[in-house]
Amino acid sequence: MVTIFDVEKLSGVSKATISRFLNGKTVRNNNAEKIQKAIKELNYNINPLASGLKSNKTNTIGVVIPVITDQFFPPILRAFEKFVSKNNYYIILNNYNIDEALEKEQVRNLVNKKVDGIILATSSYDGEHVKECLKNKIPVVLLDRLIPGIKCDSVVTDNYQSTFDAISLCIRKGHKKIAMMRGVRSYTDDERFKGYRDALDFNQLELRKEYITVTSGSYEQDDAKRDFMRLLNLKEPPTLIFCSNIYLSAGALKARLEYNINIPEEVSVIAFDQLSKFPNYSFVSLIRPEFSGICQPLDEIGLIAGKLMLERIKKGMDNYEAENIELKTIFIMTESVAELR
Amino acid sequence: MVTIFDVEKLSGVSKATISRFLNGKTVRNNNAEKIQKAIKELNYNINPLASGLKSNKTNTIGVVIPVITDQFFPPILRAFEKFVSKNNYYIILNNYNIDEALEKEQVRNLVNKKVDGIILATSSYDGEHVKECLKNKIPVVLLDRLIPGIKCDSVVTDNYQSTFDAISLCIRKGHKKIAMMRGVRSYTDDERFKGYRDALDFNQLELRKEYITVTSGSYEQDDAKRDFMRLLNLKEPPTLIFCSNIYLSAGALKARLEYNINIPEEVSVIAFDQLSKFPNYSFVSLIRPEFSGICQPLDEIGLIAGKLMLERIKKGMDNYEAENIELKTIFIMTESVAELR
DNA sequence: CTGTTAGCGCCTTCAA
DNA sequence: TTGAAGGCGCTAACAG
Repeated sequence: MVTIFDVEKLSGVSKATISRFLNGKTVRNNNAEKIQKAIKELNYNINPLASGLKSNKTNTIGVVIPVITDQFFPPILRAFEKFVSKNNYYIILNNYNIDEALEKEQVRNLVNKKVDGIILATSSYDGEHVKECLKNKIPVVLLDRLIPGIKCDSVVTDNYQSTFDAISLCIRKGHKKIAMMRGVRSYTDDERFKGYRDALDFNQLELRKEYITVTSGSYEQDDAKRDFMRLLNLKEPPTLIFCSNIYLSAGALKARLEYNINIPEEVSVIAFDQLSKFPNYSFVSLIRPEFSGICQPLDEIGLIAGKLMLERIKKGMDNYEAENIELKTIFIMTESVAELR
Repeated sequence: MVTIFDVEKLSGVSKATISRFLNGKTVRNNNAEKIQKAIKELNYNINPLASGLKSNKTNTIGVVIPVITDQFFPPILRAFEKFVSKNNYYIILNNYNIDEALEKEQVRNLVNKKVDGIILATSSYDGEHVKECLKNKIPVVLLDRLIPGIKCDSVVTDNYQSTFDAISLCIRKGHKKIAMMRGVRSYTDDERFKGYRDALDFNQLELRKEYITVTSGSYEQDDAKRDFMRLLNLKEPPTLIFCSNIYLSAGALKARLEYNINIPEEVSVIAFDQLSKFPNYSFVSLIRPEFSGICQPLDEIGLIAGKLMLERIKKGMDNYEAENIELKTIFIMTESVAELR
């Protein structure tokens, strides 16, 4: 292996000066030339292990997410990686497969691994692991989901307002009996529920218990399909169903397929996460009907998370004041919502 | 930061012995106890930077893939990560967005970063970067695509035989006019073409130039849609179209949707990469018709790649003999292929 | 702006 | 089996 010592010998410039040069500090011109020449000749590269040992920096960011095999995180990840790699950072990827204990273990391991920061899409309501990081001066950026009571940098979308607006729009189209299919308990699901509840309330509509389903414990299409059908089979079925996440949308689509439900003739549907806009879901745009729904700006989430992280690393963790960024969504209206007047 | 020196002080055992203990060597029983106690009390963790500096190992594997936002790599990645992380390895993820120059740069950067190995799904026909790694004794496992003339560990599926068999099956169903939609030039596309060509040849069917389209330069649905329609509009159109990859399948589906093509009444379709089996594509199983097609065992690819990599790291790179693993696919027949007799 | 020097935390001889 | 000592490659303080 070729080390800085070899460069020293070949260039005749001292290690210290070489190190300065490598780290972008000013060096006498002819020294810079000598160094560059030697580096090229030897094909020298800085040893990140050695420099990291001194500086306690690894130029590495840990990314901890629930699942990589969905439609949501890959685009975010791509944008994030693109940005940080341009700035000479690497990402260590960890999937915890929606296993809270594993999530915490992975975060702790990354700390031990000396990453310079952690991007976390948590499934936990208990932020002990996050607190630990912050105490150890390791920046964390929460992605997509906040943790109540934890002050930490974050990038999320405006789940509450998006839902409030979407539901309100449907109400203006004449819908009064609006159901919500909720998913596994999570920060995002909670926020969306609040938006739904408050939109009804604001428009003086009653929130009916039987109009709320909770498809929990799994992300199975079939559970969601069943819940969808249960809503339709109520004595007084809803005229519109709001699917709180894409797994529920899939269930609704499956129900439609199996039971030949006409949308929007028999029931209107809107969804959080409108599918056709997912870059890796070019296929999904081929599904009919396309649900009206809320689009999250995935690329932007990834990019902003990257910027926030690198800024935080640069600024350091003293005088920490959490920065919470909330991005806007857009609503796409398709033929899946009937006009009721 | 708590170091091995602190453990030494607290336990009264020397650093050397502690280090041995940490690395699984035998240590006198009561020393082991003292060490363990001190470690727990101090919450000590080995500093991977320092130990790496000595051992030149980082317990890190670089993963270089074309795109993370498709349906193919995420499941592979998940299986890979699951296996290697259980063995205390981390993965550094790199997307090169189908940019060959970037691919090479990423591989080189990972080498400089001192990863212990690299998993590479290449888009290149020129394996200089791979050769460099091997020369530097850094193991590489090629994923999904081989590079002609490069002897390197690999995990691929049997593109040639799978295609040969699938086409043969269709021929047995009475199809004689069989078209192939090819994609961007790649190892996999080449292999699939050979399988197609040889299946025709073996069954004494003529390979017709006008039955082969190449949708290249991009992965656009609309290009593929156009090519699909071009085939249908031939004077003597094919009775069956083989889509060589999923982007082409998407184009075919789009054509069907826009032009109201009846499948298989007007034309039969089969595809490489049958969609419904992609774990992140639960949605896609909702698309009708489902194309008959070839399923690659994605989880297995990831797992085997992980095993191969860790074995190689363990064995070291002396007496290197490349191990090439070829996994079997399965063919799923749906209603998208008509019986012609 | 430069070179000398002393570690960063760990592992690994070596002699005991 | 153990402890003392040196060094992995780099950076940062210091004196010039």
